[in-house]
Amino acid sequence: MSVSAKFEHLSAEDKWYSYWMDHKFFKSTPDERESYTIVIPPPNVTGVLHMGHMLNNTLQDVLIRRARMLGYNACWVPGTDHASIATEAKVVNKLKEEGIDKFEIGREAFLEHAWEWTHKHGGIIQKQLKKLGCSFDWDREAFTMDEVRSESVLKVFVHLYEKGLIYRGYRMVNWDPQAKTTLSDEEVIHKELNGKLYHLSYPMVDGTGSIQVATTRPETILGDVAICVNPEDERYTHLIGKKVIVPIANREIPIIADEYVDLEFGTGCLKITPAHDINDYNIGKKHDLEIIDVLDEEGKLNAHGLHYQGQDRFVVRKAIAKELDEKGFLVKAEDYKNKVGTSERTGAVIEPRLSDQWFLKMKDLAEPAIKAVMSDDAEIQLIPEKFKNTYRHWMENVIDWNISRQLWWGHQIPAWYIKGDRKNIVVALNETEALEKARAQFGAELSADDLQQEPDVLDTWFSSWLWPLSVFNGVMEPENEEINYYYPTRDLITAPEILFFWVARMIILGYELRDTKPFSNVYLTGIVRDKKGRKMSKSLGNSPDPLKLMEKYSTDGVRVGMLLTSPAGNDLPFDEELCEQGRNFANKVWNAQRLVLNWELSDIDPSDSDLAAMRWFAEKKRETIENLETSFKSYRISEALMISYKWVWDDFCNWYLESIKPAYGKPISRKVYEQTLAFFEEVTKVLHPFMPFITEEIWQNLAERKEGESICLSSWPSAEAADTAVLKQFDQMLSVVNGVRNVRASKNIALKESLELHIPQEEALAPDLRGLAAKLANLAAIEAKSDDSGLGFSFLAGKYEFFIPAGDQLDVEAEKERISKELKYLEGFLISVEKKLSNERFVNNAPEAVVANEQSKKADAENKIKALKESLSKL
RNA sequence: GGGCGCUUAGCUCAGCUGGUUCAGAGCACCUCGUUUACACCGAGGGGGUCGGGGGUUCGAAUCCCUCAGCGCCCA
Repeated sequence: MSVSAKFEHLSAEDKWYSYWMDHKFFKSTPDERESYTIVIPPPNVTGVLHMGHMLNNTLQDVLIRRARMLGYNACWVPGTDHASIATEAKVVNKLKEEGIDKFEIGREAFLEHAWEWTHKHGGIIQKQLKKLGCSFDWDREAFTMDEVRSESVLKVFVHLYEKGLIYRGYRMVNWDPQAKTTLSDEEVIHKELNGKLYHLSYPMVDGTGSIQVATTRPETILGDVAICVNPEDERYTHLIGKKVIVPIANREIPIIADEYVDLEFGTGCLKITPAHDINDYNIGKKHDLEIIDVLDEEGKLNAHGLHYQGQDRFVVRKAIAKELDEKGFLVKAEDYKNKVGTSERTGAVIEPRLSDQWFLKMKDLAEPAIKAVMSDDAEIQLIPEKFKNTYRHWMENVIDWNISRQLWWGHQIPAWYIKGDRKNIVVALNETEALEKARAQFGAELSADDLQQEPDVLDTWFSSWLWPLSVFNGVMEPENEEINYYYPTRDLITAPEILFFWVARMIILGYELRDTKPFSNVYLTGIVRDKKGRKMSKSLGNSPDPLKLMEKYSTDGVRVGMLLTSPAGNDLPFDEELCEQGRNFANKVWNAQRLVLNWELSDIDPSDSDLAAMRWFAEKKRETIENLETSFKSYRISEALMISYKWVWDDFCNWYLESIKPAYGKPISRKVYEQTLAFFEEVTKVLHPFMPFITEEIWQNLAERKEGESICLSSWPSAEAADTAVLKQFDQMLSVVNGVRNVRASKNIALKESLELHIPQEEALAPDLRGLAAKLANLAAIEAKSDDSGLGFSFLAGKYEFFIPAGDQLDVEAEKERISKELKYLEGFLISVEKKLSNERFVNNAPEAVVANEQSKKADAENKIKALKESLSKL
């Protein structure tokens, strides 16, 4: 069979992905086999594939493909989420460019635009995931805003509301003035920014001077309602209870005392602005102070801002500082670094803001989820384990979850206000049910017109947290066949950044709704970074285009590249060289195939060398499969890849194929050929989860395959114990070969020139491996001769001294020097071993095996020294 | 400020409960090699006193203390 010289990856990738799709190899339906389920962390529906997705989905594909080969009913569910804030922001921007204002066109029309956007930009990432070779069951694709998922979200909301876990609250929340919505604490990124600390002077009402206050936000003085000092602060105790005048606002406010105030910070006097700071809010509540909110939802000053009304907070900050300075209230302004919360999505500086929001009580819900991960017999494993601490810390200090967002794109909260009164609420799955409930509760005369639905939507994570349940319709129909079969899922592969956003909450909801974990293992990937250690991001423009990478290096090459250096939880400093390495590996495997498939066959019997090589490789395969088993079991995927890589490149290509390779122009024994094809097939299977395309292509080439057959459906090589004696003997042979090659390299003896080898005793090199050694090292003869008297080179392999007669070619002086050097090292080594053995405490305290080992080390060293001395004396 | 973690070859990382295989792997590097599957290759080689210091022990990359540097999470 002739195979093209290069693997044409572009055409092969299209060809095989279509073949897999046409035959629905990845489709899963419940049957008698054990299920192995993975649900995708749903990417943004309008998003495009980035390097993080590449890593994440490659890992999932490796696990699911292997599971499929291991005989599980493997099911990998694809899907996307609606990414409320991100998508809405994009649609708002697009409309703005067209001169359309969101609020002018209204909710309904806006949602039409949003859906249009979703349909236009959706579907891209799915195509890209196909390019990556992902073996999803595409018939199961789900979207957080499709019918089943939407209904499920509302049902969960109603369920939790009826349990009394959801409540409305007037609270201080993180307000994004740009997106005009609240954010959860997790969506706020704290950044250190350069600002100024303004020292302001507030005159005393009674004219007895003034008091100094330090603030980073002078524009909020218009919302000041008190000055607070520490009751222990002797500088100010005499002022407590007196009043001061707020500059510019000219309002009188009291001086109060509270131990919250830090004596060391600033002047020790804190201005209290309850509407704009969470701590101030708490102090205000405690001291029953008024609340003056000076900002509007866009971060501009409102009527309380007096002549600054309508201006942006940052503009006002500068302007008011100037005014304060001019009027003599500004004492000084010093440079100051402080941490400021910014929006993960829009980057805007977050404004603490009091508003009506919906909250979910988390404390009790978290309990089973803590146990599931932290207890000794934990049901859920985090990989790597180091994330357990982080998880526990968050879960034990969990605060109520603000689940409402002042947006339109998402699931509108299924709560209705009666006659516009925000105190009278019904919560129901739909308006009809809501009306029924309203009539029962608030009077039969009510009509649909009296009901007004809460305009806010739910946080996107409120739909993602039921993802493992909702993709199998397990919320609406908790006893359906699929949810019972596929749930709990097996592995979840995701980024540590969303451990709380998503992972913890899925665990919480799993126990709440089904009293069952949503998954058994959580594999937390690293973050893909550039060479400089920066996270790859669109804004930095430091991310390569994944599709271009796949085009250049082949999908298989890139997949291997991604996995080569990404142990769980460790960041991946991405370098294109990794993809190059992946591509080189693919090329190596491809060429091995060309070598094998181009051999001429003959019915001759296998040689002894062939038999020895075949015997060895069979055992090597067993050993490798066993090692892979261990690595996969502990989710050390990079390690599994490296084991496979070395097995294929070193053991299969460099040793096995070179061992059985017929001399140029000679045919190969049919029996050896057939065995080699069988080995090659195992090679393709082991590599298949990592490199699905090239392995399919080669697997199809290795034998006549019928339509509908695929390596995807083949079974993973079974794990059997390897015969270690065979492996050991072969290793000894390899080190002899290496020894000879070393002598050749250092003495400049060409490979073409055949050599003689003398072995010290029979067991130094197994007789049935001598033919192979001769082939691999180009030896004319191998003889057992212990008392060699001629001149030659010697080398150590294992614990034996081997000898290559060289006659007059030998550079006696150089050889003397080499041997002396080695002798010196060994004598030093022997002394250290003897020292150990003469140490009574060592002999008495160390385990017997350790002592015995030292003794055998001693004997070996003595033997070697003896052999070297003999060689030396001959020179 | 509170919590967690990391520091092993030029780079990225393995090294589980201290003792055969304990100083390793891949890449990079150096030397040699091309009519003979693959130069996206083959053969060979060099390279680290395991961040610094101290301690426990017969014995420490491994356990303890301490210092330094880095990272993450939370406030």
